[in-house]
Amino acid sequence: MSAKSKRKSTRPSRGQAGAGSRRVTLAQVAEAAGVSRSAASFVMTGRTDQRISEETQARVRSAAATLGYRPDVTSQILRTGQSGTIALVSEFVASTPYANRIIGAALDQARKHDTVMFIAETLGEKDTEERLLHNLLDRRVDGFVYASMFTQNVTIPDVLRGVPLVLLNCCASDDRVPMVIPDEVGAGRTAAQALLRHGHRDRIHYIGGPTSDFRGGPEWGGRVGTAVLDRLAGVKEELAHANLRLAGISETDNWEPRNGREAVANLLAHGTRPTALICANDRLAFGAYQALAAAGLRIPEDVSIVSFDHSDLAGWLQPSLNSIALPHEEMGALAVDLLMSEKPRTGKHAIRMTLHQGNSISTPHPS
Amino acid sequence: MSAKSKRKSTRPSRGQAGAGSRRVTLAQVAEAAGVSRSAASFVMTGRTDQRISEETQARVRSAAATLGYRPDVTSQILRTGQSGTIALVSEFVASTPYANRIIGAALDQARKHDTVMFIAETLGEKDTEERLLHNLLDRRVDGFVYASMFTQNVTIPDVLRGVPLVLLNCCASDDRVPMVIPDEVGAGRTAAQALLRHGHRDRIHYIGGPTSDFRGGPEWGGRVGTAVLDRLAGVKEELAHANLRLAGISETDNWEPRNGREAVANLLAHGTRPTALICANDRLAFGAYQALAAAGLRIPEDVSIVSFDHSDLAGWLQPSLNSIALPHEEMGALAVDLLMSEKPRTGKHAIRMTLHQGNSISTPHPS
DNA sequence: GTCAAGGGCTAACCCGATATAGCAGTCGGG
DNA sequence: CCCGACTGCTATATCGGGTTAGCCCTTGAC
Repeated sequence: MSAKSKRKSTRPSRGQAGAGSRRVTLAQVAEAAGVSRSAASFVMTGRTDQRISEETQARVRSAAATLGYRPDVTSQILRTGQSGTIALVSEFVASTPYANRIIGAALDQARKHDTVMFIAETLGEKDTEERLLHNLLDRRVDGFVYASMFTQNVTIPDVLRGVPLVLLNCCASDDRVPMVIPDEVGAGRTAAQALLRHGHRDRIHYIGGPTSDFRGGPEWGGRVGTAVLDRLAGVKEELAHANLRLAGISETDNWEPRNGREAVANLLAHGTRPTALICANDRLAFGAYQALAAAGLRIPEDVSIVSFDHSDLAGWLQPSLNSIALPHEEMGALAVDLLMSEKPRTGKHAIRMTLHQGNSISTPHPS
Repeated sequence: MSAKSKRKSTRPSRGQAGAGSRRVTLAQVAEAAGVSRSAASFVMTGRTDQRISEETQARVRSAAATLGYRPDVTSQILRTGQSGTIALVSEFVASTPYANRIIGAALDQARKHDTVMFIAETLGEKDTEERLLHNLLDRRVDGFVYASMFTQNVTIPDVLRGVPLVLLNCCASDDRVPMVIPDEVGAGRTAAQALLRHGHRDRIHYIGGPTSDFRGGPEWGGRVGTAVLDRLAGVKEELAHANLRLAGISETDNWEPRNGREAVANLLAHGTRPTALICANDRLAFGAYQALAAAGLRIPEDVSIVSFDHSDLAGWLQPSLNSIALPHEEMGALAVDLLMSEKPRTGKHAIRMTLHQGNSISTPHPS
């Protein structure tokens, strides 16, 4: 009853209890219907170029139904070279709670295309990645979604040359590959707009730099994310458009609540009193909430906050946080669609990030 | 370059660019080494019962290496009936951020067993589930981990009869199936102990009943969770052991921050002043933090809090939350181990839930 | 009555591996 | 000198389907 059986001791299981036993084969269906295997195959695959009488077709189909016939996908793959299987390969998308709604949407979309999806995690290790990719190719996977936890530039592994491929939440220099990425610049503009609309002008602070590249901590392999730069660039653009600029940028090593807390506490300790904060993600915003509460400042009356990600956290906070959604579901679904699409739709597909209303923004009350 | 090709128009791809092309076959290796396919196969599979001279073995291996031979897993499966593949099937584990660290651990463990793992999500729909299971069986999956988002009783689908199976975070009446579940009763006792140790006695409140069955909202298919009952039962047991009992239980429809907030606000509004709260999960505890802050009460000086799950949230809160971990990683890994284990280890495997220290508990200050 | 066209099917091969039976050659013993 | 045992390998069947070539039979036209 174990899933593992040493290959050595395994004889092609016959009648043995287990996942592979007691399957009805096409030959049995053919025999029951009194036709040849070929005829049965024609009927089951619905080949129209082969002439089988309606009556025979009915006999075969009924035999298949009564016997509970299900074709063995393995042998179909062997013959056709097509597995009806795709794979989603990432470093941490499935195993961490940050971007994993991607998974649900991708699985769902794959199902709509009548395809099964493998999910593999490389943990950011190049050799693990190569082993996994090889293994999947050995199983005749039809195509790959190559996904990343956070938006970044990647190098496409050599093994994937010539294989149908879509990049998800990451970019490569090769423009013939379809890529799905969030429109971070647009999101930055949206964030700035939301504050400008309420009359915030020159005391808007940004939390969550750094202005230069963001490197993930050791757990993310120390790689460089691009979302950081783009969010900030969008904010600056929109402000510049109104002849304004950020009052300041608080660079943080990481994007956890602790970092937001410390950054805001620091601002306040130095006598800086922003009217609004733009936080690079909801966790930083959470930290900002904590620091402001500790200082006796109210949100949004004293300080307005807008943030990015629209994770569950945004709805948990009080007041609820205005946050610009990272459209993970949409991205996952589109990536699979692109992979299954007949005509290649190469290049970058930027997904719009939309602002989810909360109660963390109001007009500034000059103190 | 698309992953989808209509079967009708597909001829067995030869030399065509794509995932299945240009593979080196065993026959080519055999020819290059000047031996028969059989001999090459014996060498590659390392069969010791067949006699092949060291010299020939070396020739075959070197030929395989130079040609970059990789066995076609599909045909191996067809012949051996063993796919080296398992599947983790759940309703929402992979696609929601609550229990998905299970996935990472399971994938990791599968990899250690040199096995690839399919992940499938049924969204709680019985017909979707059946389609998925059939599809996976058609691919000769060696075994299944049948997992659930939250601990509950399930009925094992008929399709899985006779197939290697492990239940993860759920229980069935059939005792011949290995089941991995968290020790919720023990966790309840641990929670109570933590408070008793600090001298809390008769003003301990529990947030997050109900005392009867917990039914998930529509998004969880309205099914009954058992964790609820067990956590509470453990708490009561431990208190009873010290001749104490809960001062009260606040039943909540759901386990979100809002529910915790309202429950605690309600308590306080009615003049009830607990010295300690036991919250059924971290999100409820978060709500409790908010309600207590709004009432000007401090944690832990005025009210101590202990909770369950030890999600990231516990570390984000200030003061950090004492929370009893739901050992998702451990559970995912053990489930895969049990599935791959040679000798069946049937029945329930309760995983200990351990308290992670925070700063949310102190000795009660009588007011 | 003969032949071509087409309808309705079957035989045989193929995908790429594993598994089993058996065949040449060598060596040692009687 | 013959036989058996052993070594080292090959030929062939097999897994479960898909695909191609071609066979037989009927029909209709000439």
